[in-house]
Amino acid sequence: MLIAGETDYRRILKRELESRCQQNARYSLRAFARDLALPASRLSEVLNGKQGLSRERASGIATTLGFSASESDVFCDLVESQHARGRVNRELAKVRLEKNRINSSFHDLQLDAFQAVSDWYHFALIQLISLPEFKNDPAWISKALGISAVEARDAMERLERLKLIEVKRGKVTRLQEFVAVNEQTPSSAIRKFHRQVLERAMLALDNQPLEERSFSAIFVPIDKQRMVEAKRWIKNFRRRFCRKLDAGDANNSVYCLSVQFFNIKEAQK
DNA sequence: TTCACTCTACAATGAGACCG
DNA sequence: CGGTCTCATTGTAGAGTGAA
Repeated sequence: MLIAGETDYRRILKRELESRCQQNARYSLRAFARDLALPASRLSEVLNGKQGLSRERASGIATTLGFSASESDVFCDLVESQHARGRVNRELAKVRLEKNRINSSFHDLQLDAFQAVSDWYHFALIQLISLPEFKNDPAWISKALGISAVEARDAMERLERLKLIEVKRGKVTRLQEFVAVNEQTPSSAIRKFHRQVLERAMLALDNQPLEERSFSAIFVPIDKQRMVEAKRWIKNFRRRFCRKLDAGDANNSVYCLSVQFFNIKEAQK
């Protein structure tokens, strides 16, 4: 959970609750309260802005939610700036937040990079831009990628901030290839990205005509030691595949090649 | 005095069992 | 299959407590 740039601790909690509800349809405010060791009535009041939290309670919540030390500090200061007993403590918390905000432009960029890597459509958008028919219009992008216009606009702004694209007088140019995935990329972002790609693949399986898609799977017994070799072959294949298809100026669609090669015996562990 | 906190109670809702 | 009942769960309101 990244809280950089967030100015309201309630939004952080609401976002976490929403995310848990999305992952589990049976998850509720009461379940969230149980996990945070908070009475449900209390959490209801807090989320609706009727009551606040103590710093001690905020710190406990930050620990439960797995915040890093610095995230926990920001979260507690956000709480304290609103609910600390005494004006002095509230003001001190505000000062700490302001100091943190000045140092946080770097963190904002990290948040951008995290979002760009973990949401599949940023990669697709980069490729979409190279099509002659591309229009720098959230509604057009929304229709082309099947995302909301707000997501489309945010993604364009994010790619611009990350200097992956340049927008001049409404004309968009790609500045560099997307190389955001490296050893610094959080594994949670990568997992989220792959999960989303697999979800898109399932949609394509159900909705796209056979002549417009190609799905295949094969099972093969292997010596685990040769996994490094296998990864190298897949990488080479992907590169050659893309080089061949990307050539020419007649491109009119963006396709996704997603390759999964995994241990079927241990997949459920 | 204020406000974080606990406890209890309430109405709304949904799932499941039962019956005709 | 439809109606009714029971029970669990939900979110929220309100009263009261205690610490700062």
